[in-house]
Amino acid sequence: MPSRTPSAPRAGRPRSAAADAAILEATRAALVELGWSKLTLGDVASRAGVAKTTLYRRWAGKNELVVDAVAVLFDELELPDRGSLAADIEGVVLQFAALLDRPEAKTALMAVVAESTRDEPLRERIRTSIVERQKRLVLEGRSRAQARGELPLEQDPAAAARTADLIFDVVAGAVVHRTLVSAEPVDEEWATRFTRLLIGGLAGD
Amino acid sequence: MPSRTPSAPRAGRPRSAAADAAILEATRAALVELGWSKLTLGDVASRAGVAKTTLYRRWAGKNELVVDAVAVLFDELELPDRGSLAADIEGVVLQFAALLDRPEAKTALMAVVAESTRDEPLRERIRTSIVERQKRLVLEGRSRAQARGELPLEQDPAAAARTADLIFDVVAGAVVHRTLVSAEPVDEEWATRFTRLLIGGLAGD
DNA sequence: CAGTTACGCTACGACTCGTATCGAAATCCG
DNA sequence: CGGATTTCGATACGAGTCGTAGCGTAACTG
Repeated sequence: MPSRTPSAPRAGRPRSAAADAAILEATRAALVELGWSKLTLGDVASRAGVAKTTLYRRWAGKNELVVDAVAVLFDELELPDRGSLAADIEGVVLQFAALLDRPEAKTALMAVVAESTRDEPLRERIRTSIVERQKRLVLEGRSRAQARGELPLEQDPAAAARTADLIFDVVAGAVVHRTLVSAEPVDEEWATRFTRLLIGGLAGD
Repeated sequence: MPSRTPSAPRAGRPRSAAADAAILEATRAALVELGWSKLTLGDVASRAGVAKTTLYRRWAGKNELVVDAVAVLFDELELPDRGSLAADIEGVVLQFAALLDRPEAKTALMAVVAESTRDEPLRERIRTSIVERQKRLVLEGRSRAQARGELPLEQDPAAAARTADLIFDVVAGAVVHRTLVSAEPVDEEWATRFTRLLIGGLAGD
């Protein structure tokens, strides 16, 4: 979102919410067609039917714009209760994989992560608007599994948080790596094998 | 490497190998200072003491150049025998993490992966010159563990290959995600926790 | 109404891109 | 040695993008 909080009603002409939506939509479309490196802000502006100046008034640059344009896609993820820990993991893996199949998502996500390695504020923006919000899925899945008796209750809340972070990195990292680096499909068969590995480990089974 | 195979000794002045080395070194240095998006080929050329024309004669563009500049870094990875499967995994995780701590490695790797989502030849170049070469670590670790009796011998070679790919995606993906997305350190404590999860699974322990 | 802010539009200098051209340097072959 | 061949450094070029500035108009507040 643009930086200004809309909670302070100030004088003057308000910013057009429709322009915001059109710009973010145009950004996603341009990402699909052009990819990251060839995406220009001038092109986005003309696609959105908006002056280039308007774009620069609201976003500092390409990075910030793309983060906002893609962040909303990740809010679609859900974790319906499928009755078992394994089924829940498979479900979220397949959902995440479907999201990463969308060209605008995979292109934008990797590009902004790459830029964030040299840009601390950008990394923080990514963390708060994308990554941190999805850890809810891990927490929800674990609490369900504990309620079913599939996982033990953890006493130390700090240790529990570290474990949740670990699992999040393993699940998200594996799916991203499989999709973008290995460039192999995350289908049901892979999800099943991954889930079995995650639950039972190398030694298990 | 530049596309021409040096095995065909042809007439004329040969390409300077020193220029190659200087360009790749300059590329890594520029990546550290400028990051991906602000890296320009003209800047690389002047750092390397080389004409911009020379650069374009050998590489098609920024993507290909950066892949070559970074690929060599990944060949440093080794897998010394630490006596147990768990110790071997911890060792390779920490080595990979140390590699990703180098700014030129993390910046370049993510950037070229992002570009490769819209560029099939580039993805293939990444696969052959970086990814596929490192799967040797997984294969070696598994064969050692099997020799120690820590892992069962697999009969079906196709299934064994799929398992190796899965483990590779899980290990590499988790380390990359932890380092670049979560932006948390991969230290010994995390490596230990990850290894225990990988071997024993969620249910284990 | 006056005051304030966002808007579309145009224009600008600075920079980068990738290519073309040129004469000089380095190597192979006869 | 001398001619052919290829790369080299240097320079210049049109095209495209960047981010900003200026201007008159539109929308909203009090």
